[in-house]
Amino acid sequence: MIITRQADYAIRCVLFLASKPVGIATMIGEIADSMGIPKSFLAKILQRLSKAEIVSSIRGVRGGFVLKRDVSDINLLEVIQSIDGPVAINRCAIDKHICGRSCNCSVHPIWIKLRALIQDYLSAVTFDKLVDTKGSIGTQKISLEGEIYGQRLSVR
Amino acid sequence: MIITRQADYAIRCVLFLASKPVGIATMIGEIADSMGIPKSFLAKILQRLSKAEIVSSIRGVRGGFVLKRDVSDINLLEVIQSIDGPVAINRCAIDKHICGRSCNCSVHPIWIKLRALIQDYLSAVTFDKLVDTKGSIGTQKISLEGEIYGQRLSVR
DNA sequence: TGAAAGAGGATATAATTTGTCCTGTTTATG
DNA sequence: CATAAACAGGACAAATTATATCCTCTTTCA
Repeated sequence: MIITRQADYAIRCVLFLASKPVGIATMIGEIADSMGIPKSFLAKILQRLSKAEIVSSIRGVRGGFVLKRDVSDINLLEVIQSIDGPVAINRCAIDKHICGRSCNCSVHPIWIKLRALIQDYLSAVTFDKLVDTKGSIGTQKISLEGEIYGQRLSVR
Repeated sequence: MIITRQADYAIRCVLFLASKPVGIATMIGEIADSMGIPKSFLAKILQRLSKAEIVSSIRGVRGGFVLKRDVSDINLLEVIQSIDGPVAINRCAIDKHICGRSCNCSVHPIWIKLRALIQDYLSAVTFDKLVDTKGSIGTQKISLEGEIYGQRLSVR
């Protein structure tokens, strides 16, 4: 599982904030209630999004969260990585030293390439491609995105 | 993490059996010792590989395991899936019902496509491309394989 | 018939993920 | 300036998953 539930929450959270008027801070409670995420769990997630400079936090009375950047400048990969750390296929794709056999393991290059493949795909999906498509799965916008890698990659 | 340690063991195990002369059964103990895998854990893994018809088991005295098919007819995806079940990016990519929001979730198609991408990549890697490359990471054979998806996917 | 070898269920251990709680800090506002 | 609202962050608890072990059963060769 590449994407944990935490990362999934984070993505929905960014999506939710993206739907709010610019400049208006939204409180944790409101996001949590709307998206069905445990409030104190979401607080942790927002802390990480904040450290990754994806959202800005406003403390004190009338505080909350806002997106720190334009939706077109936030992509799925960074949101996921801000929560889960490096996206990985397996341990040795991140750190060679974990697997002592890496240096003479013929499978290792496969993991490296697959990882790059996934990262490229996810980093190409910016949030402007995700907002405003409610109820319309498989819009041209998204389909186009999928075609980066050609027809073979269509959904089976 | 797409690939668990179990699946990693399974891959090495297939690789090990591929290096053995055809028709000679290898005992669990020998594989386990050679590859540094706990013996009784490996037994479970081999059971699954056997159910997936990737290896054949021979019971009784002088029993053991042999590959059931030619290495060119075994690919990474099926070995991984025989152990870990369906390769997944997240839960909703496997089962829509897990995530109630799927039907109006704009991210869902992304997971579906990424999953297909990964499956296509892994199923294209057959074991004939993995054997006989010891100590030569990045042979032309493997590099070629990676180029299915073009230059952008080179290792970063 | 006995020993070698895999089959498979039950159970234990460890790691990770998910979630909660509590105290501290910041800040608008009366 | 006091207070209440809101986030920050550490510690901890619960649940889930992954890893590993053990024991008994069945198969099969010699």
